[in-house]
Amino acid sequence: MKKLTQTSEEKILEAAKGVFMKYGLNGARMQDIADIAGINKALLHYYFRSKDKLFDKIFENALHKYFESINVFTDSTSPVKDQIFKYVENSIDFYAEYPQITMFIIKEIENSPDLFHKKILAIKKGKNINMVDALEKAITKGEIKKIDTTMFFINLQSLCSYPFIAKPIFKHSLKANNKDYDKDFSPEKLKIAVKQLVDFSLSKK
Amino acid sequence: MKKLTQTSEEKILEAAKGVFMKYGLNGARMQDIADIAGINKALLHYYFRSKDKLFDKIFENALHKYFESINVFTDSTSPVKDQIFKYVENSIDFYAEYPQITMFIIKEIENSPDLFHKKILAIKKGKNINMVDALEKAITKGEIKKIDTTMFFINLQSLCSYPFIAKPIFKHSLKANNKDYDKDFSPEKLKIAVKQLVDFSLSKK
DNA sequence: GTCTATACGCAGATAGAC
DNA sequence: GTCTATCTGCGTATAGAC
Repeated sequence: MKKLTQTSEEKILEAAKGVFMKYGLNGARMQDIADIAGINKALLHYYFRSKDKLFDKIFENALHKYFESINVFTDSTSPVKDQIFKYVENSIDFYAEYPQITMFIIKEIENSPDLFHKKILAIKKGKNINMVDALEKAITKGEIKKIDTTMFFINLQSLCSYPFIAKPIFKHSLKANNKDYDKDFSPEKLKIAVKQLVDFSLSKK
Repeated sequence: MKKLTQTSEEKILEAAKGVFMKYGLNGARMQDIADIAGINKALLHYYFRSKDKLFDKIFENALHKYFESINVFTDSTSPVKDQIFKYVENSIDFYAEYPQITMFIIKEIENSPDLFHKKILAIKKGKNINMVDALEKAITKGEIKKIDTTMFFINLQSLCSYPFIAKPIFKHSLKANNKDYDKDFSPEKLKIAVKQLVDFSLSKK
């Protein structure tokens, strides 16, 4: 899948993605990115002008992918539970590739909530129908149990996102039980477990 | 509850806790801590020598509190489900006070896993019995459903910890539905929701 | 103990040769 | 486009007066 000859720009983007994902905006070092890309520090600035601009590029790419993957509430004919299942699968796949994206977003929102809001709008272009709306419609129709949609949304997000963020913690604390995170945990197992909880939460008795 | 006259050292610790919790180790600025504490930057170094040392103090205090609060698997006579309920309540209370602790721990582990491991051992002093062990014992006794204990542990942790980490995200995305995180979410509501999921996950059929 | 002034180093950014 | 050398600013840390 990976091209044999990458341009410097591509090498930088790939390296930057890795370093930013690992250390965050503040923790990342331009020197590290340059080293991994196998080019000079000055070249980073030649292509992207500043650290912030480079970060933005990575970030925007990731957000595009993300909103693409969770845009699953469009078909109003299929059962909402199936749509949620799809949402679970897609977002877990996404988080497996971008484990740090959540932390990025949090930092971005804290730095400048208005700017972030604008970015999101530009990416979504109004095409996304969101989960809470879809759930409330389904409740009105009597399709699912009458639940607290906000709480459901928060819990679902927690289940899908946190295991990737907190991998180091889990690795560490599972070791005390002679368990191995990489062996005992997999995105596929997580999908099954989460879908089971979703099913319990939405199904009418 | 707060003392009327705090020593400079106490003022620094309180300010540092806030700033570190908000910005993390890298993002935090000694100047900010000094400003909030209402003292001079040089005093920080007078009392704590370096930024890292100051951070360690805050961190260790928090970890002590944490392990104290989740040390609930000691009484082997009470049902494990009740112990888990207690665990849920205590850790949610803790995360409400230290929303950033999880990110701290992740960074610490990544920086130096061995050092972190030593710190933890010193704090726990072996007195903690952990959740996974307690669960597996309960399964053997036939007290609860036969579950994947690792997955259960990860999911429970996700549900309790993530809502506090991701507060900015939830605030932002709930606004699209004219919902207000601070109104719709509360630690108490979370406790109830999580305990319900625990009950479902552990109860035999 | 607390301050002001200053040293020092690191990391981001630029100049300029090739 | 790519490099080496250099500048600059910021943030931690120290010296030294009071």
